[in-house]
Amino acid sequence: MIEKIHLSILREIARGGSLTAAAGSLNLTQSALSHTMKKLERQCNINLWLKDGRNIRLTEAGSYLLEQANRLLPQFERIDDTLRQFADNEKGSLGVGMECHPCYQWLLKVVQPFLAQSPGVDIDVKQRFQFGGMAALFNYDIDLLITPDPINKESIVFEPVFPYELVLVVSQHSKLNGLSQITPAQLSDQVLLTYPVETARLDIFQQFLLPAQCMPKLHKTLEATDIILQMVAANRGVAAMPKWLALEYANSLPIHLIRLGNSGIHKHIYVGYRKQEKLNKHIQTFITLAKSSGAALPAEV
Amino acid sequence: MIEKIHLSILREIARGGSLTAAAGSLNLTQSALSHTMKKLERQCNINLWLKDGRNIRLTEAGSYLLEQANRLLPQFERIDDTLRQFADNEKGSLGVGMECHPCYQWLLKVVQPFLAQSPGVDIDVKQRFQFGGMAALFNYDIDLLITPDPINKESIVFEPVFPYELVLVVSQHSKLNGLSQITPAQLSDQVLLTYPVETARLDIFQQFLLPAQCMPKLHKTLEATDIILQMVAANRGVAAMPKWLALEYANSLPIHLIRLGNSGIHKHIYVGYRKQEKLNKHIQTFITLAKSSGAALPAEV
DNA sequence: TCTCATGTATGAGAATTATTCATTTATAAA
DNA sequence: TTTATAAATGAATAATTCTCATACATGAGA
Repeated sequence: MIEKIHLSILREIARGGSLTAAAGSLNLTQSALSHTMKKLERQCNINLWLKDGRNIRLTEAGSYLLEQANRLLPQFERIDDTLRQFADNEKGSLGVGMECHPCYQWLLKVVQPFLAQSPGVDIDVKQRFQFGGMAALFNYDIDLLITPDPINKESIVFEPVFPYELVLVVSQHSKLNGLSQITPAQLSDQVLLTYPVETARLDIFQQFLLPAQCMPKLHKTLEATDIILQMVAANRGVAAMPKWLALEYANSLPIHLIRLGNSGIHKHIYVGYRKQEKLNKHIQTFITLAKSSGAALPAEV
Repeated sequence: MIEKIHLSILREIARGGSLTAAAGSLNLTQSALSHTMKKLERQCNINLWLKDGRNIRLTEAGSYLLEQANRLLPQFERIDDTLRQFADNEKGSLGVGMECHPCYQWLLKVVQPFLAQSPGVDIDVKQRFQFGGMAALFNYDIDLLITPDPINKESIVFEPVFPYELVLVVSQHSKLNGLSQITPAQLSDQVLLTYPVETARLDIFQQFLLPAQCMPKLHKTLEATDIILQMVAANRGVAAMPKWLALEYANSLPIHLIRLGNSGIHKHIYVGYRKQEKLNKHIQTFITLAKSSGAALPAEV
């Protein structure tokens, strides 16, 4: 069976013109190469070269093998290089899972500096999970889970990345415009716009409406943050979202932000990862960037 | 440095799901594989897999290497196959050189059965040589030389392949039509058509005209046999060529064949090859086919 | 929670393979 | 011829790979 060494020897013979020269560049003796190749010739029952005077003339089989050597050996060399990159932690990929709809825009602010800082590392973002984000993390479908709702589990670590306040966004043409805070009952005649996830995962329901046993007049769901805010601006409904996110649009759209209840709903974004990967350089880099990203977000109008 | 064995082990792990299974299919022990891979991991300072319970979970570097294994190993297997074909003499190529213009049509009759008999062997025909056919044979530009004029040389063997008679071809409208033989002097008022090679290599000159110190009225050269014979048929000149070749056209063109001199000019086609390749199966196959091809040629009108 | 079964890691010694050294053979050049 | 250069080869040695025995880790089942 052909081995890498056979290809290497053949390539060096072609480069140097003789076995002796090849032996020099491979740091072996002429004898070693001769033995190695003769053994192959015996095993395969072929001649790779004929002696033409004191030179070597490749046979057809030999020329064929040389071609293959020139094709395959560079590939091995590339593999060695790439492996070195893995060793230096310059190479890799990070699967990021998102269980937090509005966080997408924030994620972009983290991904950008990450990619700049780690040129060899690719980031892949997943937003849909058959069995939920935790399962995806567990099954190695993703390496990081971004969520506002961490679940306490032995083998998964969650780190809070930044705090935010959930606020109500209304149109400046709404009768609610100008309010500084709001009660659940005041939403009873409003159309509530949310992302299309189960109510159980919407804090506006869990922490605000349901405890007060209130419901909005209508509940509509929309995929895109931009569209939700366009709808709000057009006074077609109200929406609850992170304050920092609403603030990003506050200058360009006629919207007004209102605190939910007396003291507001305060949450954290968490990043979760498998405990055993605590030392993974890419994961820690990501988390560091994520934490510092909070400072870059708009704080007030 | 990555070796083939590392790729093989990784591929078998992926196939069998465990080191132990891989060891089985590679006819080695689990211990051997573990040692081999650990050594690579130490050399490269990478982890290729992590133990996940009692299973193996490839790291990114490991997955990368597995991809490469699935890509490269089949190529090695193809090389092994091809080498086996070379060993079985099923694979190769034969460079055939031609120093005999009219032989081209005969060559086709040999090449066809050869290609059918040796499906893995390619034939390449060359007709122009910078330093002559012998030099080409010597320099391994070709493996076989087909010529009517063998040169006695130590390292080249020539074998006669079939005998032929050189005849004069004239138009049925020529005043020479009907003659059964001809003298050199009778060509003095004729236009002689030949292939464009030096007169020294034209037997009609060397063996017929020059010994009698005669010359044709005019000497014109043409590349193609078909055109020469069309010209002859139109009574625009006469030509000397192998009798068997002229006979191939005798039914379709108004031509007449005349013996040169009393007893005719008798020649042989020779096939030459390098002495050291006496045992080359393809060369011997070719020569056998060449010899038997003589029988298939037209003998008389 | 304690076996039992299964799978990987590892050290030491055995087995195998690769490499070198010393020669031989062949050939081109001086 | 002689000399120099290059490949092939046999025997001895060096290096490596592989196996054996065993430790370690984990999941399943009593």
